[in-house]
Amino acid sequence: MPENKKKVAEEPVMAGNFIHDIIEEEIAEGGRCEGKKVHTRFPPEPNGYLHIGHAKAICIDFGTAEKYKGICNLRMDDTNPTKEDVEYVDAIKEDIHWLGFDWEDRFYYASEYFDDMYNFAVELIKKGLAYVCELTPEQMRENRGDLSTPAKSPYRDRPIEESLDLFERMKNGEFEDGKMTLRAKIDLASGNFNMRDPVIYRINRLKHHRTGDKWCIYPMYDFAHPIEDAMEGITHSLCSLEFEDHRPLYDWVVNNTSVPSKPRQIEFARLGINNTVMSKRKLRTLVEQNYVSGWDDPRMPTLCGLRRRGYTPKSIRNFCDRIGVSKVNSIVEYSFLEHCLREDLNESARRVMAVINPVKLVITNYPENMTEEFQVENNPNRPEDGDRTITFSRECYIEAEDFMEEPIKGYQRMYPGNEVRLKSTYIVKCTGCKKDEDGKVIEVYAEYDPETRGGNTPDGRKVRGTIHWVDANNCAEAEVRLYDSLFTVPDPDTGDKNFLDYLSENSLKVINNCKIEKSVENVEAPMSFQFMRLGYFCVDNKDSKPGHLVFNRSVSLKDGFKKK
RNA sequence: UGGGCUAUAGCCAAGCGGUAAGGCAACGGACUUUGACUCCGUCAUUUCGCUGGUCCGAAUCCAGCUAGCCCAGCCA
Repeated sequence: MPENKKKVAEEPVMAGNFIHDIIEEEIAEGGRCEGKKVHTRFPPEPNGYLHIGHAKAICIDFGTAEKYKGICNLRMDDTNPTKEDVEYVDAIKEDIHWLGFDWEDRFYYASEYFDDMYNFAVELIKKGLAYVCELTPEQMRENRGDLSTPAKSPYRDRPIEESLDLFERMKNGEFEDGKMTLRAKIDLASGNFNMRDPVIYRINRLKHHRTGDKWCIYPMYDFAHPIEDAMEGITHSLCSLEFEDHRPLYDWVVNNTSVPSKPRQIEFARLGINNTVMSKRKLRTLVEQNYVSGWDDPRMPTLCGLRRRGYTPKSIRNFCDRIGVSKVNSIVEYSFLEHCLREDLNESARRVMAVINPVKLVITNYPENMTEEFQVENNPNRPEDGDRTITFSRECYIEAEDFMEEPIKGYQRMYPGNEVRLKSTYIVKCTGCKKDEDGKVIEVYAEYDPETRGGNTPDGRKVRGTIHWVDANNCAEAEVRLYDSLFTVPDPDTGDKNFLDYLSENSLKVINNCKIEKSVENVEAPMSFQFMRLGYFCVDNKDSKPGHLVFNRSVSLKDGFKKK
């Protein structure tokens, strides 16, 4: 019995990274963290489903808090009602809980702070740091300047009283959508466009999924986010790299309003994985144009898709912890994710025999009406998972690929004259096959050696090949869905072509009439198995039911057979 | 062209002035009743994007280049 000492990390603990270095420095200096806990937040906008890239952020946000015995909030960043919807809120919560993280009672909406934000905006106006602007969006663009020309803003010297009055009337709905904005007065000549008097409030008459029609003005992200963080006492506001340019503005808001705390924004690189796309827009396209069956299609990198594919929370967490956190734009290989899944499932998944591409094997010297029972272990890695009973009789199914009339070099499975072990039962010697008029093998013949019951060889002879099989007289049928990469190239985002041009024709193969051990005929999702010698498969959480089993291949087993 | 950021192996990634961790992938081999797992080994030394400099000593410090990513939404 091989010893499988290597274990999957039970409680993923984040490795150190540059963010933790910063936090530890702060703790050592007794600054930001003095007297309070590290407090982070995960702030998704409820306008779509979470994907593996969000999982990285979630692991960083919750994981960092956990590492320093702090806390992490969940906050819906719902400052723009044009794109947001309640339907996503529950899905987001479900995915985060599924990953195993908990925000306890700290679930918030950015919209809860709309009153505060309004008051802080008034404060800025009173300080002469914000003004009402009447430029149209087009004019705003024309006046923004360019890389070497400063912006122009004809309304920036509007008297404070006037802005105060206008802003209040904006709030009261006296102006039509888009007619006016509130702008922060910062620096029209800044090389950082975010500082060229950014808009911090716009008029938008839309029903908000939380506040209804109470507001017709909504704060912009750059103004709202630092306030949200500060209101919640967030110490470290972790976000992705594209917000680096926004940090000066974030700090400006924190420093120029009387918010109750001063959070610090730190940016890290978002996750890229090859052979897939990660942007919400592209994922939406795949769904809406029916290239996939939905957000939870097992080929999607969404968390609901990965879940349906059979990915476990532990595998995703381990993956996120191992890829590290840095500021380098990087694309992680998909094989790394697969490795993390195999590692987890190798420990936990029960073994079962299934034949995906069956061909009948007849044991010609086995009595016609006899059936034998064998006890087989559920998981060699976990004796505590016990045994199950399988049956064996004269006819069974084996994988068509496990027979070759004329074997290739190194082939150690079934071929005329060769002995193989039918896993857990007997050594059989292949005697030939029957073919149809097209030359396709329709039956394979073999003779068993009664002395080898259990698959043992009392005489000590070596039998190299061991193949899986299913009793033809006692098995269940199943539909099996084999998945492959959605795209044919590692980076479908690159090049002049549209990412859709790289869609693979072979990303889904549905195989019916697969034969599987009777023992699984009543399984229900979520449940994963190792189909011995084939891979890890899970029960499809939507389409599988007793009587019509559907399995998704989560990931294949590594194949060490060097052909040729 | 202005601003911001980044550069260590095929892919991630440690490294923080004392002589290049680890993981994935790959490739050998051992073991094997899963060609899996596990185990052992190989895999950056004219080397840390390039070129100079400082230093007894540089991936680490300095200077100058080069390449890539992000920014001109009333999106987040």
